Amino acid sequence: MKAAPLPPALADGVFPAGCPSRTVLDHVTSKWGVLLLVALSEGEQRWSDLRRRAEGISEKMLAQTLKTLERDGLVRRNARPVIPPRVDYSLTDRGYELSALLVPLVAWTFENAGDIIGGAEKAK
Amino acid sequence: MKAAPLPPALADGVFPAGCPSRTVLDHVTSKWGVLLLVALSEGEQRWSDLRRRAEGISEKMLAQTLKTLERDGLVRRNARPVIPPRVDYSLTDRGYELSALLVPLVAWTFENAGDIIGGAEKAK
DNA sequence: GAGAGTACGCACTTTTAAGTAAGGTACCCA
DNA sequence: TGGGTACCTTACTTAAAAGTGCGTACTCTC
Repeated sequence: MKAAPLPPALADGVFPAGCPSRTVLDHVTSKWGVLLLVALSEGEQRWSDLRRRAEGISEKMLAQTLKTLERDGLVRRNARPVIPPRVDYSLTDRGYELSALLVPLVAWTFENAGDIIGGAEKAK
Repeated sequence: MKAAPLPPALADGVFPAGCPSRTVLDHVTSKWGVLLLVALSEGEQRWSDLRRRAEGISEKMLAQTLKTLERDGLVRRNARPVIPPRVDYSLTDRGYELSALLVPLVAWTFENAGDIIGGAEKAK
């Protein structure tokens, strides 16, 4: 079995240390970051929806993660001046690009997690 | 722009809390996990190669991360009884599957990181 | 014979992410 | 008057991730 193709940017196979991509990768692959991005891939959703879908998230982490993703230009926040408050979150174009890559990853994880954790399976 | 397709497993849009996939996702999306898996997607490599390629990793984290990935059946360890010691690491079949999903993600991050971090760009 | 390379394990400390708990607003309903 | 809802913020604490430094056993080079 041979190698998957690496992009030209890292063709030398070295992942530079100071590089901004490290930061972005940390934001994106954070515990709740992945889940929220994938959840939002289905379309605009409000605070309380996200809270339900990312089961177990605290309000603090929800706010914090959303804020980070918004700063990174991946998530758009739309607060409407109505009572009771209503805030809709959605992905930006860039966020959609990202989520398209994250969804298969999360799906794969879902499908293989049982084997991986429970499994006394051989690595052949 | 409409939603990316979500797999049947999470069609309800809820990511259950106790689920083993959370654990696997944490392993895989850990700071060094991603980098090592992508590095190994190019084929078998030894300890010192990986140390070089995942720039900035400490020996402790290299050992620890590799051990976790090995336990998860994603990485295969091949220690040869020679002097000086030589240990080769490679991906299992399952690991290859995963890396095929991670490579585009990392590539995307590389290409967009500059805009995201440096950028005063609008989220349109 | 002094020093460097190889692939670690172990103990300790620091840093960071995440969790917990509480409060705040501005309304609406009973 | 007193909840209840929706969307947060702040302060404090804990748990997990990551970093630091040292030791090992052997061998090959200078």
